[in-house]
Amino acid sequence: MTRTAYHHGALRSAILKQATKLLDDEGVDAVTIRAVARNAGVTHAAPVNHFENRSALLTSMATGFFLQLGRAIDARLKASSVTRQQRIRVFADALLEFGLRYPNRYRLLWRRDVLIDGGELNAAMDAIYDKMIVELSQARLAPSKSAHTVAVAMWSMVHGYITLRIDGTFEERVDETSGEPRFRAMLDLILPA
Amino acid sequence: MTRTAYHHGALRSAILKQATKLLDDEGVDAVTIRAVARNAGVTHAAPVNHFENRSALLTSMATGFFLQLGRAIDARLKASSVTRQQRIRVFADALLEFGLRYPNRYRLLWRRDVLIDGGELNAAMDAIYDKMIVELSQARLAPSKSAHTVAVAMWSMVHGYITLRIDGTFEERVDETSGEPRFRAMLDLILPA
DNA sequence: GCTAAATATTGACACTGTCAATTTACATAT
DNA sequence: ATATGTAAATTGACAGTGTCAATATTTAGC
Repeated sequence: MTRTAYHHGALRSAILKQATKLLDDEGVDAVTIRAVARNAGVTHAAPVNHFENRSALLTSMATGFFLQLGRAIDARLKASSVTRQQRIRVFADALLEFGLRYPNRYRLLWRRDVLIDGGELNAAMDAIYDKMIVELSQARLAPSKSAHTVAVAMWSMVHGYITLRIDGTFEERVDETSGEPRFRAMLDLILPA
Repeated sequence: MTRTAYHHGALRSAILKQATKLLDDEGVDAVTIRAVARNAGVTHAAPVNHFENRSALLTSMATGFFLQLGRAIDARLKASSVTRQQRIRVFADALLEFGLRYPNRYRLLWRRDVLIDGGELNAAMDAIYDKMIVELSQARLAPSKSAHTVAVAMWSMVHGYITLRIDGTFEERVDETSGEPRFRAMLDLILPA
């Protein structure tokens, strides 16, 4: 590559990197094609060769985050120290940790108005949900509780709690101390001890 | 008012009306100052006299929706047919009904990135939450359950479920039949029967 | 009726996404 | 190696946006 490279060489990954930085720092609105191009050192229309449009870029990012989340969950599940009862809670913990560490990434995951549902995105998310169902079906739930009801309840509760947490809603009410005892108590309401 | 009125006369309410229509029909992104102005029959910069900027307009809308939601809950609570156990569930039902009927309004309520937290917005939301706490503290919860934990859990679960529902996430998994039996079963997990 | 305030218009600026036309670099086949 | 086709980046344009300043018009208070 010459000093003044016409071809960037690795523009696609550079775009994703700069886009992620903008997302983390300033939110999804700051992830504009032109800003990303500027920060990657190319002109404003260069990204079109790698991402058809802004939605495609954001969708690619979101899909990657779901995959990343899935890998984080797998890693936690593989740890030998995880007890039988903790396996379900691994999903809740991993989602909460991800949401608190990367709030703008987490928000993007659910911004379906700017994302394109081309199958990949849903598949990446479903992979996580399906894994949760497996764990849940192997847990000893009370006879009155169906696994699907608990699954939807748990996913809803975790998702709702994370959004409230990272949006600062009910700041004085949700629990911001380390260890998140309130979060654990909430899970205990619907999961077997 | 003359036929070619220079002054609109009731532009503020006309703006809110057109903005709400755009929100319902096409989502929050469609609520642009200029589109609202066009639909209200004024020029593009006229709205500035009534709303400082776009965020102020959206915040005013969101605040109104929270107040509207609060009134709907009050109306339901006043109905004599509501039993003691149902009083808590009124909040969940009212939120779900509002979210399903006006999905884009519901989404706007939580788009803190485009809303201005000037106190009014939070106050309108807190009014609802505080009412829920009152009902919850009067319910006979199991001794192991704190009212605050159940409150945050219920709010999180309801909020999470509604967003999943209106976003079409897990379409085949959540319950779209009338009466929402899954939703009721989820609530039964954390609320006294 | 006069003046001040409120309200609406006009025009401008810097952004944005997206497209078409063009230029440059690379890869592959002969 | 050299020609050629393809991929990648540039340039320029267009319509749309929020927001501001300057201007024009209407209304309201005295």
